[in-house]
Amino acid sequence: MSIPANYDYRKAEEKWYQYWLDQKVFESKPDERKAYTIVIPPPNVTGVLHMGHMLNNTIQDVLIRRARMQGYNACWVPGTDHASIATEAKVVAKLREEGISKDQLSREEFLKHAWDWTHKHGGIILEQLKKLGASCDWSREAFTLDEIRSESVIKVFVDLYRKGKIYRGYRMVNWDPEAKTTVSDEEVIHKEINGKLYYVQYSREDGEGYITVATTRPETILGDVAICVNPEDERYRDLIGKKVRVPVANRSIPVIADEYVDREFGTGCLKITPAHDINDKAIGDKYDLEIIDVLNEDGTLNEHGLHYQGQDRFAVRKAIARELEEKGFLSKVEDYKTSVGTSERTGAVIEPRLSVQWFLKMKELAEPALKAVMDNEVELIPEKFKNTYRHWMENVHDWSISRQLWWGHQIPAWYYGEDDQDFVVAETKAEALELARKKTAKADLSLSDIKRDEDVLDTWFSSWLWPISVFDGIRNPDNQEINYYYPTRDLVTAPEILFFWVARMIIAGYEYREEKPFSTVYLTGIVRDKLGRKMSKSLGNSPDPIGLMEKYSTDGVRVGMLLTSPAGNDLPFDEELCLQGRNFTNKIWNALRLVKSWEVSNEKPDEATHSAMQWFAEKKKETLQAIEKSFGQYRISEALMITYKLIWDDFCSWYLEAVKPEYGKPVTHEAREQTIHFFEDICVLLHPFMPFISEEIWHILRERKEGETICTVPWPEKENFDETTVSGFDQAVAIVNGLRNIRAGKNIPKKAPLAFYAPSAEALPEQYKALVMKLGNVTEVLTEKDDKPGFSFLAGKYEFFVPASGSVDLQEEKEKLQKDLDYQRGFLKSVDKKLGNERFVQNAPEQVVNSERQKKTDAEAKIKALEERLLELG
RNA sequence: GGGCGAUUAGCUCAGCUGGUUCAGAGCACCUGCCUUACAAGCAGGGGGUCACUGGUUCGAAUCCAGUAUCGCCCACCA
Repeated sequence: MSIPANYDYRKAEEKWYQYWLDQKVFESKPDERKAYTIVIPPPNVTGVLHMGHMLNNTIQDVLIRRARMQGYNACWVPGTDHASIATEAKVVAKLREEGISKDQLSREEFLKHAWDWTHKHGGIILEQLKKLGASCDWSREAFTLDEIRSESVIKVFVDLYRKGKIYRGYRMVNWDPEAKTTVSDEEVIHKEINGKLYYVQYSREDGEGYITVATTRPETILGDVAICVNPEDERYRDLIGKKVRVPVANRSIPVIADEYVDREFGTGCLKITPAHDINDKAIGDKYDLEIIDVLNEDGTLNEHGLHYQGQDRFAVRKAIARELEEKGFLSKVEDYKTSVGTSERTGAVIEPRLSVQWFLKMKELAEPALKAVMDNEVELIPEKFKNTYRHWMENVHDWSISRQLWWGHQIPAWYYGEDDQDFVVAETKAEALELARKKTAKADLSLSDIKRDEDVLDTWFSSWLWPISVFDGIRNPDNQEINYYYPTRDLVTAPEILFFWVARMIIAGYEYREEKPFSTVYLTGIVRDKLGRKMSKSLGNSPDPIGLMEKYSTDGVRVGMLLTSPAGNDLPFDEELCLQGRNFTNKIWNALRLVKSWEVSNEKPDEATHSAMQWFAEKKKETLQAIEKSFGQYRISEALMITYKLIWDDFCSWYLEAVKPEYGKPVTHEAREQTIHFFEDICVLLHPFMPFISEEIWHILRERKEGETICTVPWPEKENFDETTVSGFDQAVAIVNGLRNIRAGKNIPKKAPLAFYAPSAEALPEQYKALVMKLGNVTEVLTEKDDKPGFSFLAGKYEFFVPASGSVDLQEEKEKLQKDLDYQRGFLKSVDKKLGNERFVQNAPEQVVNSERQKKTDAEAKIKALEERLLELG
């Protein structure tokens, strides 16, 4: 059978993915087998595949494909996230392009646009995952905003509210002026920036001059309500209780004293702006100060901003500094490094802002989730993240869960009166009405008197339920699916969302299932470019994953992604890696071409072939043990590398070379059958990493029935292997390499026959004698060493000898022998030194001492042999 | 400011609870080869005071302390 010279991966990938879908290979239903479940970290519904997804989903696919072959009922659940703030921002931007402002639209109109957008762009990323070979059960696709998930979220909100875990509070929150919503503490990214420290003078009303205050945000002067000094501070003691005037605003404010103020920092005077700083708010509350909020929700100044009203806060910062300077209130300006919070989603500088929001009490909820990770009930890989996790969970803050957006799950709080405390929490409006009637004792309340809370919930408030809600385990906690598939096995995600998502899923798991959501969390690294920069759209340094797959084949890219990515380490991505992956597919393909080109005879295999077959059978078992060990530790790139070497080095370079007949000659039937078996076994081991080429080759190797697939071929069981067979082959390899070196060094052509002398029977295992002769192209193994000049080489612990034909320059050979001799003598000396050390002999374990003694004997024997050789050569 | 982790070949990383002259892998690099599966390949080769300084020990890449550099997480100093 003739095989095309090149592997047509495009065709194969399309063909096999469709085949797998047709055969429903990835679909899972509860049965008597054990479940192995992975839920996908749902990508943003309108997102596109990036390199991070490639890495993360390749790893999940490797794990789930292997599990499927191991006989588990493997189920990988796909889905998408509505990504409240990100998607809403995209829709707003798109509408703006069309000249529509969000403010002009009603909630219903806006949501219609958002759903249109979702239907148009949603699911692109899932199609891309199919191209990657992801073996998800597509019949289970879930969306965080679909009916089941939405009802689950509402149910959980109501439940937590009734348990007293959710409350409504007037608090300082992080305000994103661009998205015009609050965001949680975790969504604020602190960045160090070069700012300025402005020294502003406030004039004393008693006419005694000025008091100077340092601030980084002069625009907030307009919201100042007091100046605060440390009560112990001599410099300002006489000022306490006096009044000063706020520059520009020209208001009168008091000077108060509190220990919070650091005397060493700035001038030792702190201006108090309770509306715009959390510490100032605390002090304001303590002394019952007024609150002056100077900002609008979009970050411009409001009526308290006086003549700056309507201008953006940063423009005002500059303008007000100028005005202060002109009026002589600015004593100096210093460069100052400060840290500002920015929005994770929009990048806008976060403004602390007072507002009414919904919060979830976290402290108690976090306890079982903390314990689970500390006890390794949920295992984090790599383990170092346990520390970070603990630190966060021990200092967890209440979770601000309301967002001033429309795209998301609307909060099920219903207002029935004028006061904003007149509300009830209920799953439906009808239920709310009933509750409100009871609460108010007003039987005439009607549906039209009830208004739902405008806000939606934080996106993570739906994704934290994901491992449960994908199986409808919130609405129907006792259904067959959730009982069968939960808890899931592995969660593969990025460390960046350890708190956003992973920690909260663990919390939800214990709260709603009284059980962990998954056993293992595999944290991937960040995909970076060669310069170490994070790959991002804005930098334009991210290759297009689809383009890469077109260029290097999907299997090639998967291998490229996996080759250098131990868990938790960043992955410096380089296309070279994909090239290595593609070269590997080519290597395998060519091995297939060789095997399929063989003609068959009915003779018995020769001895070399026979021993190679015996060896490879054992080698495979040995390698499988190593692969299992690596998988057991989730060292996936290591498992791949071991497989890679088994195929390239052991199978192609040694096994096939040993079995390969001379050109034009047939191979024996038995050898061909055995080789095909080996090849099939290799395909099985390779399949989790390279699903497409392994399936393609597996089908070419033998006729398969319709419906058969490598996806469900049983993964081999671990077996003991015969160590003598393996170590004997290693010795044979050492001899062949020694012979090849001599050929290369002495310019003896590869095809020229060669004889060599083996010093003893152990030096050349009988089993492999024929194999060494074949691969070394040896005509004769001498048993008698003649005294003709020649060359020696070392294989294992034995010295071999190749007689030279004709006259040769022995100088080089002598030098080499001398070098060997020096080395052995040095080695002996170090061993002697150790053995001569009484404390070593006394303290070291006997085993170690004995091995040193053995080394001494070996070294002495080698030295003797080398000395003899040198003597012979004169 | 607090915490965590890292530092081994040009690059990415292995090296478990100290013990072979222990320093290893893949890629990259260099030198030969267009040898009838594969130049996307084959055969060979070079390359590291294991960040630095001390300590513990018969023995340290490995354990301890300190220093330096880098990274990550947390944090309300104007």
